[in-house]
Amino acid sequence: MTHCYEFPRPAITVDCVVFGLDEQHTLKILLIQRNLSPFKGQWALPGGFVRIGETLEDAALRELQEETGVKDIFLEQLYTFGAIDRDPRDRVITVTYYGLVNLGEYQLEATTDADEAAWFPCDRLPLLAFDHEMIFQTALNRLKGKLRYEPIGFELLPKKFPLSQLQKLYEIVLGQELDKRNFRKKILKMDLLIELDEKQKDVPHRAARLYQFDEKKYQLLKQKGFNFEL
Amino acid sequence: MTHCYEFPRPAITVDCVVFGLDEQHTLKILLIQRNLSPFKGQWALPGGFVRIGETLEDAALRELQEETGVKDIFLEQLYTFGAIDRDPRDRVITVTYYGLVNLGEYQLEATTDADEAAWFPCDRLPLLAFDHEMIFQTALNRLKGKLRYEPIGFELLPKKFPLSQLQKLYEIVLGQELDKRNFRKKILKMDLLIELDEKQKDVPHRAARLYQFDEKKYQLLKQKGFNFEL
DNA sequence: TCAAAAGTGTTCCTGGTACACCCATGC
DNA sequence: GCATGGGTGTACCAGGAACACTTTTGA
Repeated sequence: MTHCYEFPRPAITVDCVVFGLDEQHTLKILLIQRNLSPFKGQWALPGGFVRIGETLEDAALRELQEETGVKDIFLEQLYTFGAIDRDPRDRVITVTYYGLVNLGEYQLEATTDADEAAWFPCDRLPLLAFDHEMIFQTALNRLKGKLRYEPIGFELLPKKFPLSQLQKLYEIVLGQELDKRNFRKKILKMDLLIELDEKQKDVPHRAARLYQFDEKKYQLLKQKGFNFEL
Repeated sequence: MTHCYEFPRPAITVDCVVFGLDEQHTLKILLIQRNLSPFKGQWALPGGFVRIGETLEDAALRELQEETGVKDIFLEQLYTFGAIDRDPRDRVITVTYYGLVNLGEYQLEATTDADEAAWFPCDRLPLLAFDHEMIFQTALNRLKGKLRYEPIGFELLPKKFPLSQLQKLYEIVLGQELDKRNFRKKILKMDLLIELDEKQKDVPHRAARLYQFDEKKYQLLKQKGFNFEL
């Protein structure tokens, strides 16, 4: 069965740049290996065609799960790429999303599609299909920008985390070292972290206190004009 | 002639939220009156279908000129809206842009399409077609956000402007009064304004010195990590 | 000479930055 | 007892915020 229109229509896809923090020391993204032409065998961002009855975000979440098994994650629209020749076959416009996951809680499941999925360190990506390198760069810039003035970093950490891990995350993504005392002072002063009565386990040194981000409190403060900024 | 595809495809449109500053005192946006169903007779954002051989931005610029005569303006991608029922006829995904113009330099030309175009104050918009109210709100929020940390405000002013006009612009968009001395100190300290040997003319009081934004210098500083922030 | 906006400095206080040592724990 | 990271306070400095008067010009 075919679907016909009076004017030619571009195809619409979604693509996802999903960031994860590996052992809290390397920023990685999720890629899949294409088993179809074009760019067969090359690595690419997970994504695919938007179905006629689903929203863009639904499409992104569905493709992500189908191709990588990853689900229930923070996902936000990034940018829409519409260069005419970005796909050699056809005019394809892609609406891109970036996502954040706590890598520790995710094992890559066997994918239902035959594509292989894997995490790659952001500073050593393979050659990517289509214009996915550009999409990745856009996502990385967005992540760096947003991290400063929105509390999205917590999405990359487990629910309970020591402050040092949070600091490490900022250092990795922003690419600069931060002073431990100043970092703690600043983040604690915002009063958005819940101090837990728990400590790290199985560490070969003094165990650090664990904290939890207070999402509800943040939402309240945000409505009152509060601005997270680090 | 028809165009057929194996799977159904959404239609792709672009829509533009173009802001202008009227007499330097009211923030307005550009609307057109629809002369076609649906929402016939209602006001809507200028926009239309993306052609198969043009980029998204080209489509936005073209529709803008066709429907309103406005061209050669600052335009930046805003967000892509893809709710399933946002158009009652068909599945339509719209890639939206926001634009900034110096209203003083623009007269609305007779439009080639029959639609009527007009500027409306942002705080007194008519009922808008489709989900255009939501798109407008998104654009306004983006404008407010960007104005603080990127020098886009100059796009809303003539090339040569007195500092008081720049301040007024910030006050209008951000919705709060600013201290004159502090504002001047801050903006002049950045050293991004060229002090001209010209003054206002035809004003019924002391004429203010005119300034000009130094785009080249800003680009240089930006590369070196400088951040515009007001 | 009056009205209307232009233009200009100082003080105070907050918040950022720089910086070094002791503590708890596991091995 | 040693190695590893956890945890803490202070002094200095820069930049933001508050604030009022004189100047210029046209009507």
